[in-house]
Amino acid sequence: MPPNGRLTQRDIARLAGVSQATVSLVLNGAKATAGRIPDETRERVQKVIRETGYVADPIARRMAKGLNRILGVFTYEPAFPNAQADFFAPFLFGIEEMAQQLGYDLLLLTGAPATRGKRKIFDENNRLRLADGCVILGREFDREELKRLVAGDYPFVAVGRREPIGRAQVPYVGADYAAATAELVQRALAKGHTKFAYIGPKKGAESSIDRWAGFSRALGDIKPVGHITEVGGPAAAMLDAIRASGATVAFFTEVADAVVVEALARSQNLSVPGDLSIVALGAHLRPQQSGTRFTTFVVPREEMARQATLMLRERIETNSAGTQLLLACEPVEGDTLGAIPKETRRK
Amino acid sequence: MPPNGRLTQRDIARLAGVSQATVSLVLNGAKATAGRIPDETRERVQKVIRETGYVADPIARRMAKGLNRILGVFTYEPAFPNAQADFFAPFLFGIEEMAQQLGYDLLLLTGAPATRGKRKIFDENNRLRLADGCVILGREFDREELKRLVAGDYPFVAVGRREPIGRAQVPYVGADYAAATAELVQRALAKGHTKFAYIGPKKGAESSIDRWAGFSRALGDIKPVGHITEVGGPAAAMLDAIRASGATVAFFTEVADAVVVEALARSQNLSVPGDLSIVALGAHLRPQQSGTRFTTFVVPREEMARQATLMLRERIETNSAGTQLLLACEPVEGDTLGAIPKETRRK
DNA sequence: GAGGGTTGCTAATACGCATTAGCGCTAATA
DNA sequence: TATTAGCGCTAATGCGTATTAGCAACCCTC
Repeated sequence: MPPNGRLTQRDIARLAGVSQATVSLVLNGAKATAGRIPDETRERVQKVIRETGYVADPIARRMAKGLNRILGVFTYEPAFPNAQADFFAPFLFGIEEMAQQLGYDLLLLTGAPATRGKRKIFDENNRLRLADGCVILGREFDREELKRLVAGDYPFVAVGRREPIGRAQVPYVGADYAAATAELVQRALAKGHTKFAYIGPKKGAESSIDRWAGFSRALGDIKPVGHITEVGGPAAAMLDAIRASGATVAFFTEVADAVVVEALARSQNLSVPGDLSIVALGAHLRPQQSGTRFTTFVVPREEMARQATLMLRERIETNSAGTQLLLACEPVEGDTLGAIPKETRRK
Repeated sequence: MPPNGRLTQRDIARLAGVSQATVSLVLNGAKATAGRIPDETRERVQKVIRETGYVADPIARRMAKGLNRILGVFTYEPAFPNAQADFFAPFLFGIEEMAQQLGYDLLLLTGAPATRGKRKIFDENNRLRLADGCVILGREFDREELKRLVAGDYPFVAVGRREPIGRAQVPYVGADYAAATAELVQRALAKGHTKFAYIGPKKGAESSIDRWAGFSRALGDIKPVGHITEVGGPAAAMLDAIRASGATVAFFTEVADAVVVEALARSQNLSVPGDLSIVALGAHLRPQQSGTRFTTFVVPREEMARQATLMLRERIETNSAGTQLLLACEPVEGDTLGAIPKETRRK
């Protein structure tokens, strides 16, 4: 027994007057094939189990059988800090829901001490193996770790598209940022816009790459008039740059940026979308956080998480390799994409 | 070997020409006391480990050591849905942070499907015991379940003060609502208020009891002029009742109520705190959610969670009983508690 | 060159569970 | 009555590691 007097099957066996093996057999359902236990004995054992509240030690279980019906959740960033809460919560919710449905428990792999800010999957005692498999969350993945994961045989599924490692595909469930972004660009084009600004990186995380890809693909020959690659900068600088570029519509990869720029614009008596249209590429924050209903698209976070959990189950139980799945993002009409301003039209 | 041919210490031992025990000894640092391994052998073993990329199986490791290093987190209400997110997130964050620091993983026991509304700790297969111990969250606890928990020897710690069960104390880390509430009453008294309204229950959860206790204790002989025990009602009804009572200051146990009443008051051209002072007993929502900075106190949720986790660790590792800990709540000056209105003063 | 100490390693065991071979028993069959 | 067949259960084993007792060899010391 671990420090305290945790019950073991031996204890249950003694109390029920049977052997440890019998307890195990009773616990693991009716294997009609092997040693059959008559209902009377079975009931006697179960009574003791009920009275004592005994539960098999998951560690020992996994040790013996190799599986313990526990799914791990690894997050590169802490899962619950306020700043990230809005980001991770829907994923956790989706995972929790599906895990429950599938009869798995959830283990949050927090144990790994963060080295230099980022968490490591492979710490000296890789705790990953505590769970039968693992869902991995995070805006940006460590390529080296991903490489080791893909090379190994531990079942995992990433949430968010991931580039292949060499010729090896990474199992993931992602959101189709490219298509969703392209769709919003189409709508802007349809409203007559030709001067586009883009506020967000072209490179880096896959989600950044995809948004930019969708953006530039949909623009075709049109070149954006302005591009700010740094996000999270001061609102004034962003707004000035956008105005200076002559853009009539600004695409923000970060909703937070869109929020502050929109607020600043209004405070300067600029109308949105009268004088400037704003498009946010993916809704992160809750609608009520900002009074404005941005033109954007909804990232189906919960559904991504559910599908990822499902795929993980598949990998675990059938020892399959997993696939690559992109879910569509629903466009949101919003109030911030309008016709191009009159003075621009007059030109 | 877990599913396939993972390396074991035996493999390493064979490759290095030593015994499994030696490999284990090398891995677990230099215990000068026990069998000392000369540098030459040590190096030989470590070379093989480096070359093969061997990592000790954490399962077997925990198995041998007898500790799972898993902490359970049980929430009476679902943790992730948006409605509760603001309430639980700080707790979860605090727990996660401390768990990481202590080297524990987190098992989320959020999954148990609610039977008849409330979650049960002791469902038929109580998964609680999967973890070495458990932190319990929730506004209101089931007394029966608490009784069983206290009677048993399973290590747990509640977040939030809990009344003793009979003569048995419940281990908890709570917030000192009574003192914080009393402090705010003192401040109102200091500003000349004598007509108090209280919007919130006097009974029920410990947190309700404590707030009311602090409120009435600080008032001394003064009797509140108005008391609404139901929370979450329509704003108009609450505001009307408060005005009708002649109260100059209203204490709300629910910030949400304070928010809607304050908004309604302003829309009726009532000044807050010019015509009516408002005090919220505990900040739940994020500051930016409402434009108004309420006079209130901050419930140190994260710190409560951290301390609870710490106490739980203590209980688990030293087999101790746990204690009762109340943390102070920092008062927030805010803008909604002012001098009493002129017409009242004139009377 | 025998007694005692140290060094360097290993055999054995425990951890809690799942699983399998097989034992003792009764009832049916030859 | 001897033989078989099935039932109800248990002893034994393995999973991969940590840990401890202890063995063999070597070095001193007198």
